[in-house]
Amino acid sequence: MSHTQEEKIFETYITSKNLKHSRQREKVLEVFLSTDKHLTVEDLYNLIKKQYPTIGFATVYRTLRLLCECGLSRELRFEDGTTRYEHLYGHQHHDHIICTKCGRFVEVVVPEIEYLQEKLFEQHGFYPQRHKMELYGICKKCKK
Amino acid sequence: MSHTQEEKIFETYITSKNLKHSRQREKVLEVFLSTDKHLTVEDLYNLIKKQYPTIGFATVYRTLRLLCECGLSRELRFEDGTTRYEHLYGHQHHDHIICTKCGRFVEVVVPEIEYLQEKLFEQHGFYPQRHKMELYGICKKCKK
DNA sequence: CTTATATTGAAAATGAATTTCAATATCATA
DNA sequence: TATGATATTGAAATTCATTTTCAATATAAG
Repeated sequence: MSHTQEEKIFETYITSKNLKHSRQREKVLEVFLSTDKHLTVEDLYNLIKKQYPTIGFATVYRTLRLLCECGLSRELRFEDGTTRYEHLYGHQHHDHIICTKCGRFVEVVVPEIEYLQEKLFEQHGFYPQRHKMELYGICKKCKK
Repeated sequence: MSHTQEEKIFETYITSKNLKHSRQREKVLEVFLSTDKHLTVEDLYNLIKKQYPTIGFATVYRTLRLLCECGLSRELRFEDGTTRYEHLYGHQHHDHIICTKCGRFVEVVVPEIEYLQEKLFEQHGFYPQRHKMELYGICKKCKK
């Protein structure tokens, strides 16, 4: 799968901020996009190292921050305290059902809930920005 | 306001685990219940210090863990990375609308959403445990 | 090619949370 | 109420994720 769209978005963001293109940033984006899991920084760092052994931890952190800023990534803080990243481009907004035993997750969207959330914002006089919904339970496999 | 109910729950939990009652634990619970804000451990530590200057940081952490275990407190991990605690006893389950500017929050319950969440668990074959919904926006005051 | 400036990786620093440890408090029971 | 087993305490040390610092290097514009 090619990621030219995402690369373009990143590139544009970099340029708009008077930052510079670099081989490392390119690689971080490439590897980040190549998986569909929710990665911790360490997960991503280890994956990138296989292809780019000299990459530094700090660079991965710094690049992920940029990816969040330009809307290609979202930071997720889970109940267990871990922070994970998922890519956003081409994904519509969604929430998560997460297995508390094995960590498996499903992405879900329920327009009805989205609508009720909008109404809630309105009722309480809030200008809506974003929201988060996480359902924790035990998945079919782990229940057995 | 007296907190005899909560004290009883805590006491019962302590005893059931073969732990011991202590002046410090009593104080942590008392001060924790005396506010309705979402407190960080540091907030709570500073409040308790006024009444019990020798209290240790670790004791507050340890006691908060116990309070979560026995269901009197809930740990909330917010988007900005802070971890806060709210008391649960006498509060029904609820979600939050949070102002991203001033931090003000409103507790909300929408039975319709709760119902849809239950259905989601079911549809995906999950045994439901708990869930979290946080709506982030800008409140009326901050919008002006 | 030159120059100004951003980026890099390593190491140090930070900050929240947890653990260690010796002194002390609690509590069951003798 | 005295004893002794065991849990708790506060301070300090430790851990772990994340951020910052810094000197060397890479980038990109002129």
